[in-house]
Amino acid sequence: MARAGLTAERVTRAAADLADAVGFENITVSALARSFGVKDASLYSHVRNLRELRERVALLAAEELADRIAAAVAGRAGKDAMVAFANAYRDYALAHPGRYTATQAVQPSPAVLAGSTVHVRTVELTHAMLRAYDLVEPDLTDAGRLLRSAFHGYVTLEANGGFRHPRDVRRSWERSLDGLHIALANWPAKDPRPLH
Amino acid sequence: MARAGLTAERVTRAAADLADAVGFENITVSALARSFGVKDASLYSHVRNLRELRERVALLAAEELADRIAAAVAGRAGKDAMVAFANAYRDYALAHPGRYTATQAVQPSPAVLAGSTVHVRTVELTHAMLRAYDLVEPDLTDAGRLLRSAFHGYVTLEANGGFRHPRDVRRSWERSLDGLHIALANWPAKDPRPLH
DNA sequence: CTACAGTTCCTAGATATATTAGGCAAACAC
DNA sequence: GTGTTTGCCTAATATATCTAGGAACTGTAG
Repeated sequence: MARAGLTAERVTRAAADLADAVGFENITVSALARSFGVKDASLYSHVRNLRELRERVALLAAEELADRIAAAVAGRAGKDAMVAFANAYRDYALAHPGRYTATQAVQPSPAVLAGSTVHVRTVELTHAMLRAYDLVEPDLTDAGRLLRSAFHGYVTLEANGGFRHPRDVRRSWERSLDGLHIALANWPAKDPRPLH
Repeated sequence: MARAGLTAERVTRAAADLADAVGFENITVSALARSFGVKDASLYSHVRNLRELRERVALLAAEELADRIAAAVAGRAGKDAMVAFANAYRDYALAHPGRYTATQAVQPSPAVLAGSTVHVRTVELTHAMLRAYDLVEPDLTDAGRLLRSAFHGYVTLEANGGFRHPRDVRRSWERSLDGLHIALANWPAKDPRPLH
């Protein structure tokens, strides 16, 4: 019988596509094997187990997402950069729900973390996006965490049908970005006085 | 043989505890049956299937969370209410990771949605918290979505080890809430002029 | 107290999944 | 062409969900 020509790469990519189609938590070795027309056991020559497969998908997705963001923020600064970052993030998450879920659902093993630069890259991109807001540590980290939280939370809730109000979700998103910009541009001093 | 005294209630509560212990996605009918000392099949007299079990856990958790939030915001207004809401939210999510995940991972069936008031309650609580900021629709919905996103995103990332920088996570949280307050207190007009 | 009715829990079994061990044969190296 | 590597196979085990049908427990009415 002719060989299917599997490699760890192709298996990972197929798993990512499957995740986008049926949801990250529903990818199975069996379904993947079926899609290649091979037996389940055959995949174990290329991938240690399901856990590693998911980790690979997560890493692939994280790279792709970072690439999109890097392309989006290049040559932009201030609110422009922030909005570009945010939209690249959201567009990717909505276009690739399974891949995006992978980036969040899998916490990379220390080995993987050490062997890849994606996470460092992502932090650098975040800081680059924030540069024009003139924040210094620890405000930079705090603001970065707020932004990541807001982006992640928004796309997650949106993708899971968490926004049931008829208000257009895209407009809410734009307004939320306006709100975040306000927060960044007026980032509170360390000893905040009540504002009202 | 003496009966175990199962009910849908007790099974659901046990499933919620199990979820907090091992993670929502790792709850199984088998493990649950073991914890009661009964056979797997016995649980199917009380719960239709795994899907329904998860839905029940999600509903239980949503109620609990709404209760905590309601207690926290009672008698508070403005930033005070917002911070109390946020902290109740985060405390619950961190103390009950499995239950919290359930509230997000399960999108309730229309039947469940109709039979419960939790979701309406949650929206009402959110609007009540925002009352002092003097927002009108659609800004109210937009701001509410931003807050929910930020809260959800933050606790999810925190619980999944997404914040690896040494900066104290709790302080970042407090500063993020300060930032959100700034955004709410200065919610952008419909036709925002650039601020820099 | 007894018989009936409903419910709880059981045994047995079908199906799906992850994963390992060991084998045959295709692809490649020389 | 021979030999080695490697890709995919069969076979088997363990665990999961879920259904069908039976037995035993519990409460209720005579």
